[in-house]
Amino acid sequence: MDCAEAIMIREGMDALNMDTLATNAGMAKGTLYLYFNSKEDVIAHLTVRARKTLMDAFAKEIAKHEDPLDQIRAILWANFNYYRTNKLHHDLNAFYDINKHLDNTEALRQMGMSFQQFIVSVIEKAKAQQRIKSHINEQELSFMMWGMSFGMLQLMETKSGLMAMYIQRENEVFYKNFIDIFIEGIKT
Amino acid sequence: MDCAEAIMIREGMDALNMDTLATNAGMAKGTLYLYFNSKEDVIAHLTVRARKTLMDAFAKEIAKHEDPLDQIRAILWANFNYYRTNKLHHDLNAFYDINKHLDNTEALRQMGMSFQQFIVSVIEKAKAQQRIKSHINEQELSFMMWGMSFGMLQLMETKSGLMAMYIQRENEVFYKNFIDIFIEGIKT
Amino acid sequence: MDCAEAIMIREGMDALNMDTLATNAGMAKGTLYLYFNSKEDVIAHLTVRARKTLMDAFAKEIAKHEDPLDQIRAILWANFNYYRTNKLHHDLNAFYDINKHLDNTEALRQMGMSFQQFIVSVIEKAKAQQRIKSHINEQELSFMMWGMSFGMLQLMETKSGLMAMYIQRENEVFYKNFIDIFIEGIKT
Amino acid sequence: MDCAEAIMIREGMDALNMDTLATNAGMAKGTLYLYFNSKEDVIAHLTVRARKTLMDAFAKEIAKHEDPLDQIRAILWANFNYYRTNKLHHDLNAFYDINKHLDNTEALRQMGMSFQQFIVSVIEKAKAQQRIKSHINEQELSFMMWGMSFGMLQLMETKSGLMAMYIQRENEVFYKNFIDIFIEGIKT
DNA sequence: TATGAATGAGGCTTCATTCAT
DNA sequence: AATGAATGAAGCCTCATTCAT
Repeated sequence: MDCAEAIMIREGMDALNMDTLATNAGMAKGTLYLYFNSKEDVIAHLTVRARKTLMDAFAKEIAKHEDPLDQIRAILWANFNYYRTNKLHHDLNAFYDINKHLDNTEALRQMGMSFQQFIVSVIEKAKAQQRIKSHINEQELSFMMWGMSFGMLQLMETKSGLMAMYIQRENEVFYKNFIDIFIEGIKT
Repeated sequence: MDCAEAIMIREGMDALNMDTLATNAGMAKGTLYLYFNSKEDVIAHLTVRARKTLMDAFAKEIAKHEDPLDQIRAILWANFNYYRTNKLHHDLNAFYDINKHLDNTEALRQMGMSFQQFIVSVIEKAKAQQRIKSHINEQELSFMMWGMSFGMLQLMETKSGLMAMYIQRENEVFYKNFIDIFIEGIKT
Repeated sequence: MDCAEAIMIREGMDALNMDTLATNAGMAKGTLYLYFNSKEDVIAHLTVRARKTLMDAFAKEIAKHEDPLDQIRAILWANFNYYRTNKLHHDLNAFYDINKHLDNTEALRQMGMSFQQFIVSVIEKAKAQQRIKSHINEQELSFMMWGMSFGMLQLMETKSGLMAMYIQRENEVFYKNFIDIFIEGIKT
Repeated sequence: MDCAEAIMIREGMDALNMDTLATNAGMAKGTLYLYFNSKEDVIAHLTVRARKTLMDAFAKEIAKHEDPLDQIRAILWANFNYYRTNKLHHDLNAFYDINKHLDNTEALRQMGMSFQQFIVSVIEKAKAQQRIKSHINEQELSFMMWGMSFGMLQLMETKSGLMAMYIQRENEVFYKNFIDIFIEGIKT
């Protein structure tokens, strides 16, 4: 799996093929199939790992703050920083599901649920402390954070050229402004 | 191009291949290459068309409203409705750029700029009428709308299963709540 | 035909295709087939023309000299210079026949015979004046000149890289030495 | 490779294609690509083999003679005989480099250099024994032998029809006369 | 005489997966 | 538990030639 990641980071997500992987992993192609059922399976495992790493990053960032609004900010920033330092992982998280032919493995589903519960717990605390509007549903907000944030990162990745024509600021400032608007939108 | 779209809608974006396309279009494979330089070229044309359609939808929705904040809402709703009725177009708009090996053709760049200018003009009006916070940069906000909205739609598409476990409401309500939060975040 | 030549010179012998040719010639592809039966036919015509040009060059060079040995030298030099200034023509002359699937048209056969007779006449004069060994057959020698010379030029073209590793002199000097050895071999 | 040669011999150099090759070799098309990177690669390997065979032929012929001039004759004859019995190999040796789009692989370069050194060593001996003119450069002469000889063989191949109209003798006699003239030109 | 859209066979290459050893 | 040779379907693209107008 480390090899698979290395290849993807080095040459792009699509560059991964079983030949290269076997060669780089120092094993025969057939051996690969003893550990993974298919190429899809490799990517699924990679994705699970990427999500774990992301969740760890979330947890670590949240622990640094007491205020639940700050924790929400921290989650969004964690997503940004994670994207910055682990573009591949971000891509795996963002695009894995897009490929419709990839089955959602049980492990992935589990991870998804953990994520959800994790973020929801933060939001619940914020609601309990009346820091965010009471009518907001915490499950929904959790998904929204996920969606918006990934959307923003994806935008920065795919439209960077176009954006550069209009916006001189750093991506970091741009993302900060997004967070501000979001927080402004939910806070009491 | 209609055939290409039909195939993509029927069998998924990746199912498009030149053989099938030719067969479905009732022409020889070689003939295809009289009109398109490559498969990439087909997709690029499809994408341009999808963007045009989307922009028309924007314009139509906006025309229905006078208040600039309502117009901003309308743009976000237009995106949602467009996604609902033209999932393929939405995918083309959202994912075309992701494939790094696809060159951004001049036509596509032009369309991107038109979009940007179009939405910016709406935001400018909102700012001029002091409906949104004065410190918000209109170029940035335009991109944010784009990014957030696509992120939300993508979320609904890829995480629909997971979301259904937690949220009973319709996607439409969910999206409405997203818009509300966004508007809340930017309005004066 | 001028167009065909231009394309070949610009982009190499193999780059010629009927599409490009038609476009460059400012006519429709179908029209091309009114004047030429096939692509082969185009090349055959081109080759005939190339041979004519070469023979003219021979005649011009020979006319500058009185001594038949000098005239033989002149023919060999004409071949060299022709190659230098009309590499495409040289290639056409040298390689046309190689492609087994190209029929030898009557026109081409005629040209070949003219060549032969032309050079033989020079050799006959040399023999008559006892400048070359009496046992040499003039028909044979004519063919030999043709073969050797083309072989040398081909060598210079295809092995230039390898030759440069061993020989510092100019191609011109190299070719001169070849001529000297040849003349040395035939003269009385 | 034997299959590839067989096809080329049977149907001409250009008839080789990967489909036919695979079928004839009794393997799947994909399997071919385990052993060769591309069609080009197949031809390159074939060419290397052809050169090896030719060099062996040279060595064998030379060994039969003591006198360096006889050895030079022997090399030229070896080339002739090789052409007679291995027309395909000869073509590969002669024409491989002509296809400009074929990269000169390292192996081919090595073979080219071996050839050169091999023949040069014979010429050096001839010079040392003062059997050929002292002013002749051995590197140059080696290339000349190569060029002339291939030119002559090519002539016999492509102009056989035309030659038959003028020369009644056997190709063998014709080639012998060429050798005589060449030797006459270089010997002391 | 001219057009040019349409053809379709032909050709190269990739790669996930299998299976006998 | 490991190997790695073999597979073959799948995919993209080219281009000489034809033919209805």
